[in-house]
Amino acid sequence: MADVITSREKDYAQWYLDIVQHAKLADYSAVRGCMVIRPNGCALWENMRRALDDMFRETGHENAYFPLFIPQSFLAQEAEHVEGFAKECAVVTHSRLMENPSGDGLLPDPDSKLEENLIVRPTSETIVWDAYRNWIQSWRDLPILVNQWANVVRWEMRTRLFLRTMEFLWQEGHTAHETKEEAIEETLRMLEVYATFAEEWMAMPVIRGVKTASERFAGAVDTYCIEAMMQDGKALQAGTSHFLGQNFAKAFDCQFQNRENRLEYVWATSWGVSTRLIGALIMTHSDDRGLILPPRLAPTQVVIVPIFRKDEERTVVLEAADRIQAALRAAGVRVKVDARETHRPGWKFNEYEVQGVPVRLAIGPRDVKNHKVEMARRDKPGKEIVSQEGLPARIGAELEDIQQHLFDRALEMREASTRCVDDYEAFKDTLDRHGGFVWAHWDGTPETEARIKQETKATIRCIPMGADKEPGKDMLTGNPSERRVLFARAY
RNA sequence: CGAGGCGUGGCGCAGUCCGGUAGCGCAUCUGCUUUGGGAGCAGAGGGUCGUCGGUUCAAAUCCGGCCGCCUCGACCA
Repeated sequence: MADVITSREKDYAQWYLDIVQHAKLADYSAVRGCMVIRPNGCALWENMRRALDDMFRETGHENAYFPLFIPQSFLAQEAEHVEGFAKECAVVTHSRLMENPSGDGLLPDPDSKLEENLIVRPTSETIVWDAYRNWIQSWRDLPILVNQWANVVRWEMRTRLFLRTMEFLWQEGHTAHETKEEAIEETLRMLEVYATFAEEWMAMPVIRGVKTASERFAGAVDTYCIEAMMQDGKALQAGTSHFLGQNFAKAFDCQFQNRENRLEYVWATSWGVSTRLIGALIMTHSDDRGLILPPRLAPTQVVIVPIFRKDEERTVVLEAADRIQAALRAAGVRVKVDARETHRPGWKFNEYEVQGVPVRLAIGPRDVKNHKVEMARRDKPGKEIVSQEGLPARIGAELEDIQQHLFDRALEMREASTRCVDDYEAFKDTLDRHGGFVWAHWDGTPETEARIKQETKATIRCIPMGADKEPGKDMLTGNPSERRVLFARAY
């Protein structure tokens, strides 16, 4: 074995980094905290993007593009927003470089200092709402349902490939509405889109909920989220949808004439998911051998590895491989034949396991003669000899089964790591011994929340949606609580 | 910003404690045998040891400064 992936048991964080690098998803770059997304990672992101983009379209959204640069003064216009993002902004101050007069290298030319600094967008609410002011006059101009695919920069102290990088790719939806009700409806609709995507495409079960005030997006009235559990029992926020109220409309003076002929501020939402989802995908499904991809998102769903020695074998084997590939492709399967003679079959088997290809077919002279093919599933050990007859239907069924199996397995893992606790000592003990999700009562105050976070490192991931109220007592203060909330240590 | 670690052929590392002029694996090249789970054997090429300075007959190794990156923590999607 050439490259060995650290086992999860030995060092989970290292395992994660090994997967990212050995599966050739991403690499470190010359810039601290920024990553190179390699073709494997990019193909995965493109598949996610395609699926999400279709869902956005189906719910009536259009894509647009706003500038990378935002005037510094824009950020200051919404008080909470600036508070949240000012500490992590990349700032552009000059437009030119010159040779350093006192040595080698370059310097920003002092004469090129910008009249107003520009910040590299950490998120686009401000520049979007500055534009919306010009787009919206009357209730007839609403709603505006816009999404953009973009990169953003947040100057993070500490980074981790895909989970937290200084620059990341994401989509951000920004919508404008006539009424509060409509905006809230949109916020929840998009949360549901994210949840559906996570569960049906990523095979990653999520909990839908609303954030507490302290975890809320800077400038939002309410932040809804989907929370997933990783294999190490830590929570990962996988997507957020914000009801922004009229905060940004007020900050950017965006009013419209309503149906009663009165001026009113526009109601807003924003929502986003990022390349962080790739990190979530890895930590939900993969194993000690490498990446495991759900078939619906896998760039390559089936790889065919031909096996031969002699020239005459090569001819018949490759012919059979190509024929199978054509049949699968006609059935809509993303399939490739790896006929490279620079690598041997065993090498390829390992390579595709590390890269997470859901199904591998191997075909040699023996199989050609018997009209069979050897099939191996990435999500299960072992392999099976199957007939070439009816192969496309069989593979289609296997891919669906893998997708379902991954979801079931992830859900089972999550349920096994989810506990109800009523007593604070038991709460701490549960977190230390098992991690995972803990349902517990909270009195609703930021003080209690902060104290629990400080003492246990656990945060309230969300107040769940759709769960029945269950009166109880806060585990710390004993004050009354309406329902249990979801606690976990998080990424 | 705090704590730790690392910087040595393209990649991954040993050598540093105890100073003596650089080694291993992978990759590359050549030849033969191989090809159904990361091929084997034989041979070959490739490094001013992050950087600047100091000690010494002699520094990858000891001392000091600087730079960079990674991991863990505080902050965060």
